Amino acid sequence: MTSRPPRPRERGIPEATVARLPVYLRTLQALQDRGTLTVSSEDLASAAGVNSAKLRKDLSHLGSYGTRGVGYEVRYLVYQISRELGLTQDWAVAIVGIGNLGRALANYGGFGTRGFRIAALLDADPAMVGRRVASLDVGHIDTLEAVVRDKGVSIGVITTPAASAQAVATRFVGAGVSSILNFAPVVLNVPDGVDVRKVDLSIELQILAFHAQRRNGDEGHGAEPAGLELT
Amino acid sequence: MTSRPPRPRERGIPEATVARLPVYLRTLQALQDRGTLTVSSEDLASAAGVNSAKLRKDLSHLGSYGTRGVGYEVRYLVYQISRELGLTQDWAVAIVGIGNLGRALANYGGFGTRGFRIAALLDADPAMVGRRVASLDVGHIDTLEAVVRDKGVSIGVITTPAASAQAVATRFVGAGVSSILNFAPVVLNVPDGVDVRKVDLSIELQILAFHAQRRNGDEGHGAEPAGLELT
DNA sequence: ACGCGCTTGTGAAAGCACGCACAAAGTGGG
DNA sequence: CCCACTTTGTGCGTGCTTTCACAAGCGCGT
Repeated sequence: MTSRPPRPRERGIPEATVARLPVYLRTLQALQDRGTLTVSSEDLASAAGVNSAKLRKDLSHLGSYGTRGVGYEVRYLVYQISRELGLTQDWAVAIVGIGNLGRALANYGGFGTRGFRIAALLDADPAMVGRRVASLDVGHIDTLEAVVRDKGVSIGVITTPAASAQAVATRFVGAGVSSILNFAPVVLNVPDGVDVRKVDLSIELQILAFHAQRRNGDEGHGAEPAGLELT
Repeated sequence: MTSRPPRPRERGIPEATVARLPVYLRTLQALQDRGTLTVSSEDLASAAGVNSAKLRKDLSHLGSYGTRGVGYEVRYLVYQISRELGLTQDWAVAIVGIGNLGRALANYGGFGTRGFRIAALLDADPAMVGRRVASLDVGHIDTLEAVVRDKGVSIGVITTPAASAQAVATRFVGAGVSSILNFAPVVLNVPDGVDVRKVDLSIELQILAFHAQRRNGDEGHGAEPAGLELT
């Protein structure tokens, strides 16, 4: 166990790198499906939409898996990135809030692509509980703790209205879930050690609007309607 | 024009700040709904989940809208951030790909919260075209250019399968749309000047998995099954 | 009118992230 | 066997982000 001189992967991969690894992985899998055996950093970077130096530096954090003069072996790299991301094991996911978005996620095939398995769907609405969505019976939110325990849920997805999100997050944490993906438009308050990532459609649109406005010269509407100070 | 000593807002708000402004805005609106009139950077920062110094620096990029010793006037700040983000004008959004996710977005009320209006839904499937979703008739993808022109669409949302996303993006760009929100799991190739933001559920899960694995000591499953080298 | 307490706005320092450019290392042809 | 060519891995400079710490400013009570 301590006999490997090159020290494969350091503890401490930059966050920015971690965020790009899934993109590389997906790109590599597309290449693999097309039968490509090896790929240069230049080609992979261009397919993944990043700078080639950045890609090489990112990969160097996992160890030296390339061959100078040749490139990277696609198959091997897919394996290494998968392992680094923890996709070689199975992750049980529970979705709370089976509204439009929750149902869309439950039915979204791409979820299970690698290692993720939807283990439970929960909702607070009695009218929804018991219905069958994506081959699963919707359970009641009150069973959250039991479901987390029995199904070994380690990732919680919140697709409830904003008002209920914090309560659900707190219950998830209490039940031992320390990875949460939040689609509700609220800032979740969780203890240290719990990892929350948010996906917020409205925020993305607002960022787009900001840049669009800037591109359009910003003017439009004659720079604030002088007098509308709102004091 | 050169007579203002304090120079209100510089052209060039850091990207990191822009990404946080929507969060501040939402937090402020919640405070406003609760009847709060003024708020200190400390309180607002804590509600928004950021460091108070960061919040003050962010707001300082829009100008000096606070009062020392008191804090920020909620109502005024809401207005200033809205204006900066371009939410005082109306943005027409077109959604292409009316599958589970597209329908969920179309029905998602929070969309129209501020300035965003869903102007059109398009799909390639003849069986979907003509159906009524969220009070709109689904149009055929072939009418994209006409719809963009006639409805004044300036933001395109792509919720198609990965295979079709690039083609849709290209058509959006050709039709003059230069803000795209992409939910399909592919890297879009667009010319300079076009702003693409991506929302990728699968990537978020993978990032969560990475951190979860790291928390769990990484071990689990006895460090790679020795012999599964894949060379 | 004055001073005290509170809060903003911002220099300055530390930490990250990015991308260039190049040495090191491998391949293949002659 | 050697040389020319390709491609990786990385040292280094640059710019952006975050955080600290504090002076300047404002309101209130006396």
